[in-house]
Amino acid sequence: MPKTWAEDAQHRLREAGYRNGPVRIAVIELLDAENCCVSAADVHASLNERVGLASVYRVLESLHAAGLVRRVDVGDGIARYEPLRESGEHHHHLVCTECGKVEAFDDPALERAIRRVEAKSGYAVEQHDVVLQGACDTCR
Amino acid sequence: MPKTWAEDAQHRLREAGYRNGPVRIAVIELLDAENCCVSAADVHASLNERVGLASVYRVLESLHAAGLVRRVDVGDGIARYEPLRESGEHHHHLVCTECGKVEAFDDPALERAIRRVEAKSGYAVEQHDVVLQGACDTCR
DNA sequence: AGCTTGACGAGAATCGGTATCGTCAGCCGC
DNA sequence: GCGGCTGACGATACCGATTCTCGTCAAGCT
Repeated sequence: MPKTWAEDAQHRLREAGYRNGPVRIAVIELLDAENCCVSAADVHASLNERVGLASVYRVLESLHAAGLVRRVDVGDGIARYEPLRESGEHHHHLVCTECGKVEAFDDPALERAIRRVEAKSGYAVEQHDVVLQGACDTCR
Repeated sequence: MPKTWAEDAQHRLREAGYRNGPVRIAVIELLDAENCCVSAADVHASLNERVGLASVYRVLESLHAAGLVRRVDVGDGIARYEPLRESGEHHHHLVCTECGKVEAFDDPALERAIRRVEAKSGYAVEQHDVVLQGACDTCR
């Protein structure tokens, strides 16, 4: 791949009329380095809290509006974001009910089953999420 | 079935050391009459706001702790609850991104696929949720 | 009847997230 | 290069959902 997701994201946001300020670039780099979901608070902490929390939310919101990130909610009331890469592959999440850890998994058969449900639903489905909750192997 | 879910819930909560006060009974009856998910605010409104909102949350929390209800979060920041009936059947949710409507669906093939993923996960999975988001047929 | 303990309601507190506002800097045309 | 427009930024106020605290009350054991 010629371009990283970070470069692509900066480019597409610029085309959408946004300017790339230091906070935006930093957030994008951070997301690109992460493979699974991160919360706004995570980003804020990773940036050493030297940036305004509102700016972090703004950047994540603009990325979401541009379709560059996926918003994931695993049920704990905290929104998390993860980059939507060109490849189109995506994953779902296992949440430990004991320690709160979030892990990723993917499964082609599950995707096919969901695809079929989507087709039958009558909805123009844009996104689907599967969340499994339970005790992880270290917690039980 | 000899017992309704409401009777069973009251019985099991009593066994768990809770007492059945008027609010608890009212909330349980309300949930039993509902087939899909309701939020704490819905319950509060349905009870004519004559009860404390905190009491509604307390009852829902105790029902959840006893494994009598399922907590559903479709990503809008509002927790919803629905009764977990003996039969074991359950459904998942379609959320309209335009009007916020929540519908239920179920699909045996999807359940089987999830069951397989759970078995492979290494987690003691207690609950799984599938949420599809998109525009419903009336909104597009 | 007395005591313990949970249930209840009211309101304060918390927490994630959003909106507002004043300021600053990049980039445009001149 | 100089305004001026516009978006970026940080601080802070705000909002809505949920949880906590506390005083009071009543159920049910003894």
